[in-house]
Amino acid sequence: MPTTTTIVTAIPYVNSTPHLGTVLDQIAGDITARYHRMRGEKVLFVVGTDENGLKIKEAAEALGRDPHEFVADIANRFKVIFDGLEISYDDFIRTTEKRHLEASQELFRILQERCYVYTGTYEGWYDVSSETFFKESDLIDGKSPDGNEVRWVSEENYFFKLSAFEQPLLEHIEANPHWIVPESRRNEVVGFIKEGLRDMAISRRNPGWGIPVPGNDRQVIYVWFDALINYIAAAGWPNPGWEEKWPPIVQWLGKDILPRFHATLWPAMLMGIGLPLPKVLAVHAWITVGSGEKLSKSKGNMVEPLVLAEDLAKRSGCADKVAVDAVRHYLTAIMPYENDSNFTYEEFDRRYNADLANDLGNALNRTLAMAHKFVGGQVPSDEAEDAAIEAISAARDSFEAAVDAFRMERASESAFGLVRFLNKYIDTRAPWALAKAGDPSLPAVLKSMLLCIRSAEALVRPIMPTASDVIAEQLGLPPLTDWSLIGSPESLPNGTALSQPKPIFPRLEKQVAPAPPPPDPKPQPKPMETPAPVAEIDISEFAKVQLRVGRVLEAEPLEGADKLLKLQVVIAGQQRQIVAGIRKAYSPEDLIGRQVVVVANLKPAKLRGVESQGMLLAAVDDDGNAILLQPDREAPEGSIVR
RNA sequence: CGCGGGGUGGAGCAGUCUGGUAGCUCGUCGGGCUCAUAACCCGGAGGUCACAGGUUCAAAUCCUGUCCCCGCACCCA
Repeated sequence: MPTTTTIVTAIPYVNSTPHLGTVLDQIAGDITARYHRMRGEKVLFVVGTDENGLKIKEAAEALGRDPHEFVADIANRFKVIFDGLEISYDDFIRTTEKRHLEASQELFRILQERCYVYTGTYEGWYDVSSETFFKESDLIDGKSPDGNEVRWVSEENYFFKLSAFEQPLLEHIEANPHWIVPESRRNEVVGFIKEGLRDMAISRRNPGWGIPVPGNDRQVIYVWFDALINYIAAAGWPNPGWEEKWPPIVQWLGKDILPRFHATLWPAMLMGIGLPLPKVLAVHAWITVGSGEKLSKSKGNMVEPLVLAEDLAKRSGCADKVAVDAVRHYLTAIMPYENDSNFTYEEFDRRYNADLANDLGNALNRTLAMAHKFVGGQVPSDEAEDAAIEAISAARDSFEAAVDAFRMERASESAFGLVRFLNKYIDTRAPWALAKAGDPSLPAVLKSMLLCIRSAEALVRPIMPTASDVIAEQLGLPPLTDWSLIGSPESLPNGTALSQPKPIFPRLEKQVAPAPPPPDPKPQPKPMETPAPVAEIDISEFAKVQLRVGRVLEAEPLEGADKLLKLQVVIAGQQRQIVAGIRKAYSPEDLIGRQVVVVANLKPAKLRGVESQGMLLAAVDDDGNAILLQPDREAPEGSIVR
């Protein structure tokens, strides 16, 4: 039984660009961590970066940089963002660290020992000039279909016996209904597993980067396999003491990496080495932009959390760190649970004004102002009224229940529910009227108000650490960091001298900037995602590719494939059937009569059972949509392209 | 019939498992208050809870079917 409350988060791949959606794990994890610390628990909250993988090495080399320095730089970029967002991680693990390498190799070794890892062989006829494997049946007269010499090659890989864990995984899910939340994700995983888990190749040829397979330097551990191991490496496994920190109470992750990795491969690996599984996989959906679009560089709709905060600080005049809290609050409040949540600048501003300026900030402000006006700027010694005490404990209880269920948006709602209660309470009890009437309950009412705001300070603390501190400061008190004191008289000592109120969240005035356009609406250059360098070819190789202009005669969707269109294309009087994966971007009507560029001497292939005798040239955008190449003006049918 | 999720007042969401006055935030209209950051509080208008059947005394909620959206998988020569 661990003595430490461990919280882990999915580690981002360094070859990606951090944006609003990619920090959800860290925000959610951070709230969880801060909450548990306030409960007096010893917390280990881990974030990190995933740095192995061939692409990283290629990207580094393309920039002429040493891969180690390269990843260190990028890891640092993530660190800067996490720090900027006040993510209170206790450990930042990088998969290029020694402790991670050792844990990975040890895990691999144990799985091997227990026969969960075995070697398999990829074999085939290898055409060196095209670097392609061919099956025996593909060969023509002992040569490749293109007429090149081939030779028999076999490459050994390591396989993980994932198939052996189908039943254990299903049983675990069955026995632990809340292992995966939300429930819809759990169902998805069950369906995924029931379709059958196949053994998985977990090594690759060593490119000089990555974690070598123990005892075989020619292979490295497949990046996905090793990345998952960071979680136990951070807990110190396999070194003594890891039992104190494992398993985590929660593992935060996004919905895309759940079925294939975190809910199958990863727990299977743990089962394989006999370690307990994380208590809960808390899965969030995505933040989208506009009409449900994913955040993407090419669309110019990137929203970077720190930039958003800076911009808010500039427009509203709040402190920089308070603006960071506003971003944290926003993301928490809209934390996508079952469905994706949409980000808009309008909504962001609206929430800032409504929740933070009007409700929370103003509640503090009016409470302090009245305390100064009616009870001499000190905490009265009267007892708080029952209504307030009940509201506080109800808010606290529902906050706890929400965090325990990993429903961060509900936790936020609970905290702000108390703030709304306070505003109502003030209007209902109308201290100004009591003062005028000389009503003796006035100090008790003020005391109730102060206790509410003090409690709200503590409730929002996991979400907005900086703003909470400022609230405490204005109350003339040290931060309330002990959860058990929320609502207690102890949390608000009688006679405390209150400071002067000062708006923490200056209101955004309407129409100042209804929605700041994205800081840089132009597609940004991609500094990090350098395309993998491609081996140079000489012109004779290029000459092998015969490109010709053709015209689309007919086009129809291909049954049973949502990306494919079946086309009839005429090239110099000759009709070809071509299957193209452009259905997302083009409808059949768009294509008929259109000129296209075709790879004319491509070996025919079967797609979805339909023969394709060639290939259309098209550019591909970030979402994988095709943009067809077309002659600048009408070209003679069958023209050669070069 | 690959798997799964969703369709609730103008916007964004909750409620559905455990049937029984349709709730919250925002917007809008009206009122109140004057402690406060033109903030706060109250009230009104606005919903056949995608559609069609069924079960039931009673259905947003359970069952069946249909339509539409979205993920994942397949596919992308």
